[in-house]
Formats: sequence, C-alpha cells, structure tokens
Amino acid sequence: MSALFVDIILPVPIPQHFTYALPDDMQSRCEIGMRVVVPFGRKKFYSGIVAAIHDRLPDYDTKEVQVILDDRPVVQPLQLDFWAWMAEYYQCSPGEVYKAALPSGLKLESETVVVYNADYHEQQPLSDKEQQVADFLAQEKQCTVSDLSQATGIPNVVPVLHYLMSLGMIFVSEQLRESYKPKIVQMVALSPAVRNDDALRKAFATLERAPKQLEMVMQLMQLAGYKAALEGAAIARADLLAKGGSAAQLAELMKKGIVMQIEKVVGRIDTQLLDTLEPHPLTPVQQTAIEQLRNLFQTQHTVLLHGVTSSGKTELYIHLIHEQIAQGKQVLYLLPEIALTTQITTRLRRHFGNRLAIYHSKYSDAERVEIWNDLLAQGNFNVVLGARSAIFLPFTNLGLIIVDEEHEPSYKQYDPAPRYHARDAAMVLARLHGARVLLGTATPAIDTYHNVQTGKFGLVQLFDRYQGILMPQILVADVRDARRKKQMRSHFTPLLIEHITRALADGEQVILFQNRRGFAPYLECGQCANIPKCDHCDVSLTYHKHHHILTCHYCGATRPVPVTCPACGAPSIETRGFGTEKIEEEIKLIFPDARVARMDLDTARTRKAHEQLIHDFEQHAIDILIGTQMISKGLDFDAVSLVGILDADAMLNYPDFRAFERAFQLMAQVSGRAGRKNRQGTVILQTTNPDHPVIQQVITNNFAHHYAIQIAERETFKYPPFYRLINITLKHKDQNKTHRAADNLALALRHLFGDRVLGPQDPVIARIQNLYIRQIVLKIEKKASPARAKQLIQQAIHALVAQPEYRSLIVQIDVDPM
DNA sequence: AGCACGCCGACT
DNA sequence: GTCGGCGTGCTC
Repeated sequence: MSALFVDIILPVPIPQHFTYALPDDMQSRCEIGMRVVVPFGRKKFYSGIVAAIHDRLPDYDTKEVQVILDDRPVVQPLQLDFWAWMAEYYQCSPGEVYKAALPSGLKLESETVVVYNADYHEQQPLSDKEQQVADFLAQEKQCTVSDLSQATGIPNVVPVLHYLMSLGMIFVSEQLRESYKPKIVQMVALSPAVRNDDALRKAFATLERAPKQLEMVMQLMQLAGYKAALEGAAIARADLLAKGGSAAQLAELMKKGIVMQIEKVVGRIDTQLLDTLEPHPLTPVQQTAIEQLRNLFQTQHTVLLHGVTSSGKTELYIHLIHEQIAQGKQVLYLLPEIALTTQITTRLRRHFGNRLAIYHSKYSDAERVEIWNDLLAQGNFNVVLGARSAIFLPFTNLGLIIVDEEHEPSYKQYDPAPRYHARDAAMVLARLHGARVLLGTATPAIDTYHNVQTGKFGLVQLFDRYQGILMPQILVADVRDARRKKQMRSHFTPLLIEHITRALADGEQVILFQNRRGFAPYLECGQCANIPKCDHCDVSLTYHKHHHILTCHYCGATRPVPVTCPACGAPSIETRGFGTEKIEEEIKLIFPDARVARMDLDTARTRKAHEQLIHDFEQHAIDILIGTQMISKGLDFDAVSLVGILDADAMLNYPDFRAFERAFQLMAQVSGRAGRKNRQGTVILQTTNPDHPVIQQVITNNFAHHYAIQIAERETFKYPPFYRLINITLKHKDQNKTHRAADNLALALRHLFGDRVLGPQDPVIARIQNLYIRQIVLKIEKKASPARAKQLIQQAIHALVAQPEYRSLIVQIDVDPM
C-alpha cells in the first residue's frame, strides 16, 4: 500500500487546506467528509474535515492524523462543493466556511488539562501565586487552564504552570472534549429473572413485608402494561417516582434483583407523531398563482412571488411543501432571524408535525446537532424552517428552497466571515441539488426585481389581500408644519395623537415604529454643545434611561451619565433625538390609562421575552406596542387598526445607495401590520418632507414607480444590479498607517481597475474599538469575470501587507456588500 | 484564530 | 533587577 495523505479543512482563517499523513491502519476507513483529529501548531488538536485523499507527497514534513471520528461522513461531497464555492465567491478561507457551517457540537477542539502529580513530595519554596495554584491542584487533582485561572483569580497563569511543570509537580495534557452529549434518560424495567408469572409471584412473596416496594413494582407494571412489562418494557424512572415512592425503595428493589435500571438515549427534539392538518383549500386567486408557479418552475430555476401582506403567501408555501414531500423531496424554508416567531413555527408544525425541523440561533447547539444527524441519516425531517445558517445543513434530496422576505438585508452575514448572502447562496445550493428557488416578499429587492425584468427569474403576483382585508390608508403628518404651528406634543403630531386616541377608544391596538432603540441617540451640553462620545469608537453614546447609562451601540462600552458637562462643567446636559425608550415614556404620559409595551433588542433579547411580548399583544394585554424593525416581520395581529411611523426622515437620510430602497421596504412592511378583517387600517407617517418621492411611493403603494426610479439611479451611478460591488475595509490602530495603507492599495488597484475604484473614504463610523477604518469600493461590470477581479485584488492586498510597515493591518473583503 | 517567542516600561 | 505588556511570525 502506498503512503496516503489527506487534505484537511481546519477551523482557522488561513486560506488553504492542510495536508496530513494518513496512517496505514486508517486508510481503509477514511472517506471524504469525515471528521478527523489532527495536531495543529505546537500543542493544539482540532477536528477537521477530510476534503481530499491522495498520494502526493508534500514538500514539507507532514504530521499524522490521530483519529478518525466518524464511521460515515458528516459532510457530503455536494456540501463540500458548496463550501468551496462560498470560500471562493466570498473570498474567505475554507476553515471559515467550516466554522459557520457545522454546529459547534460537531467541532472539537483540544483544551490543555493540568494534572497534579500524586508522587510529588519535594518541598520547594514557592511564591504566593505558585503556592495558590499548587494548593488548588493538590485538592482538585486535575483542571483545565481556563478553570484554574478563574478559580485562583490569576489572569496569566501559564508562566506559573511552566515553573511547576519544571519542578515535576504537575503534568499537562491536551484533551479533546466532546461538547455534544446525547440526552440520556434513566429507565426502569423488570429484571429478566422475574419476567415470567412464576418468578414474579415468588418475587412478590418476598416483598410481603415491604408494601411500599411491592406497590412500586405494581406501579411499574401498570405504567408499562402487564404483558409488556413481562417482555421487558421499560418506563422512565422519573415517571415511576412521580407516582409516589422513594429513590431508596427503588434502590432496594434493584438490590433484590427484581427491577433493573437502563440508560436510554433520547432525542431532544420532539418526534412524537402529531396530527397534521391537510392544506387548506386555496382561494381561486391563490389557485391561479400556484398554477403559474408550477408552470414557471418547468423552465425557471428561480421565481419571485410578489405578494402583498396577508395575501396568503404562506398558504401557497404550505401547498408547495406538501407537493415536494409527496415526491419524496426535501424543502428548505428560509426566514430572516427576526421573522422566525412562534406564529409561523406553530403554523408549520400543525401541517408537517415531526417532519419539520426548526433551525436557528435561539435553539440549543445540541438540538442543532440532532437535526444535522437526522438529515444525514435521512431520518424524520424533510422540511427545515430556518435562518440563514440552515443552508449548510446536509440535505440529500432538496427539491425546493423558499426564501421568504427575500428583500431582508439581514440575509447577508457581515461578521464574522464568510460574508455570505443566504438568498444568493441558496440559489447556488439549489443548482447543486437540481432544486428550485421561490423568493417571496411584499417588497422585492431592486436587484431581485431586475432579475425578473431581464427574464432571469419568473414572476407571480398576488395583489389581493386574503379574506377581503383592505390595504391600509396611509396618511402623512407634516412634522415641520406642526412644529411651526407649535402643535407638536413632544414627538407626536396632532394627527397621530388624534388617531391613537380614537383607536384606544374603540378598543383597538396601536403599533408605533421607531427604528432606533434606547432613550436618546445622544446627549448634548446646552452651554458648549459638547456631545459625549465613545472612547473607543467615533460615535456618540446612546442614553438608556432605564438603566441610567450611556452605551456605545458599536462596541458595547458603557459609561455613567454625567451630571455636569465633562467639557465646560455646566449642569446643562440635555437629551437629543429620540429612541423607542423615550417614545414609551412619553406615550405613557400622554395616555396614562393605556397598556404600553416596548419591543426592541433591549426588551426582547431572549426567545422567551420575545414570545411573551408577542403573546401579550395577541391576547390584547397591550394596547400600544412601540418597537424597532423587530415588529415589522412575521407578526400578524388581528386588532391593529393603527400604525404610526414616528420618524420617516431618519431612514431617508442614511448615506447609502440602498437607503431609499430600504426606507420603502421598511415603511411598506410596517404599514402591512395595519388592517383587520372587515375594516381598513390606518398608517400615520410622520415626516418633515411630505413631498419626498419615497414617501409618495409608500403612500400610493406604488412599487413599480419606486422600482423605476431606483433602477434608473443604479444604472446612472453604476451600482448593483448593473455593477458588482466589492468593499475592501482596512483597519489599523494607527490612524496614519490606516490612511497610508488605504491610499497605497487604492493606487495599486487603480492601476488594475482604473476608475472602477472609489475612495479610500471614511466609513460612517471611522473608528470602532480603537481601530481606524478606511474603505475602498470597487465597481465591477456585471459581465466581467468576478473571479479574475478577486484574484487581482488578493494579489494587491498581499503585496500591501507584505510591507513590514503594514504587518498588523487588518484587511477585510466584502463581496456584494449590503 | 491561537499560541509562543521576544523585546521594552512600572513595580518589588 | 524582574514581571508582564503586546508586536510578530507560524501553523500541514
């Protein structure tokens, strides 16, 4: 047998595979896609993925594969192709894709464990720190380095360990810890020896003077069923003890050999069969739509379903999923994280029962591992409802990918790499599977709609609201006018106040939208106009009144609120601007009898808190809900008659070529929350600029006009979808170096790309966490080869960081930035 | 990304 | 004098 080597993907941001020798005895067992444990660096061990097996001897010394962890691949060849595409397209390392793709329970990493040497008896004089560590270890026998550091309170404990190791007092070893643990339930059954009538009778006789124990055996047999119990059926120990009786009695029964305890591995995911609903019959309009979809999918890979809110898109999805399942295919249903609420999950659960897996960040990692393994084994699941990371699951037979709320910018991952767009990646994934993609939204992304216009995507429209719900009427409240007439009550126009009052009087619910959390975006000294800024970032600090603290929304740093101005000493610190917290406070003052709640990142951080708020609002325990864009997604409420958009201007004044697109989407989406059966909802849009084209487009619900204006601008100013953007971000803690490096790189790129290079320029926030930031943007023609462009960019970056001066420069590439 | 090596400031 | 800060270089 010739020597074999394996190329391994390791979870490090180094743009290559690592080649290891495969020991002879592993050669027959090793397959592509399996996990192996390999040594990496001076001491660490990692689990990596076998990407290739070959016999090409590398020109460096190889280390050996230590263990093969799996007896079948956990990553399939098709997935590895997908990973390779992603690493290439989004310009990151294979290891970064691996890190994003696998649930952490399947990624192992070694940890240094310190072991106390029991044979060590020498007395050496030790320093305080050394004595402290020695005492702790003498007691604990062994401990991880991080636990040791925490227990002793010594931040840098490694040098101490080095010294104690040289004395022979301790050893260190690298241990892999398996973070995924199958869930085990203790079960109780009759011992084999008593599993016949005769033996059981005799056993009962011995329990004559232990009535409690006898009773427990009877309980066991009742719970398991008499006949089944005799065949060895087991019941959960916890269930048995819940019927009364003590652990001591159970222990006694085990000692007598009458019952036995068994460990059973159970899934965390509820797989019991549920009664599932048949799909509801479709309305004629929906029926037409679904037929159009089926026809288009004959010829198109991707179809856009452009349907207004409440037009029954979800019902169409459910029908299509049923069709796919009937054909033995799998379906992936993607939603942005914030839209994955219980409302949608319970609805799908009712239809697909235990065939539906839900995969997103608020589920535990152990659950994610189980979903992964189930799909790999082609077990229960054939529908996955998930956030963007669900595209990495090991599908075997994908027939359809639904990307709902297709326009959502949160489908793009920004940090850490891979900076992928789940919608675009889903289309690549679908091609690999020969599957179709359905994009759904009420407000298509400009890029997507352009693909429809050019015939790349099919289009199905659904403009009738379900069950006769009317589109809301949208009214503009002119803030500038109200201010001039001194009619504003804090941040509310008379029109908004009037409508809130009426809605409350009619027992209806109100949603107020303000896309900014906290109390006030910044503080300002009334005397000298000084604004408290973050020490590490170039942003003003946001005032959070509830916690009475100033927070930086970029690095999370907090500071106490100054009583007097730090610059001039005047006691005249004033709040400026307004966030959800301030709106909440003011609404409570104006409507003291209304039940008011706030939903933003601060109040809905956990899944529980989020669901509680939604539940309370559904149950009408809340009259007025104030929220950020969190409220614009995935929520359908029946009794919302009024939606207030408090500050439309903030969205329009954002310096980004997609600002108008996003403002339109947000306002249209939020407006979609208004409206109820049999009655028209109202949206009040507060702005200082009622004539702004985007405001007009929202009022008239005129997507076509919005698209026409936007697409013309994109073409004129060379933006997507006509050009492909690549953002290059440079970061360095020295401002001068950041600037010089950026100028250098821009110059080099101009030689290659000419005036397709923009900048360098300061990003909106020019310093985050003490790193100064510059940005270069490249606009590449759509027809040009992106691979070639990326290759040239990489070369230019390599040449730059090869200069000693720019060694610690951080360079990030963001392909198709949002 | 980790991790170790190596060179300069604030403490015994 | 050293303890310990983080700049720098390397990982098959």
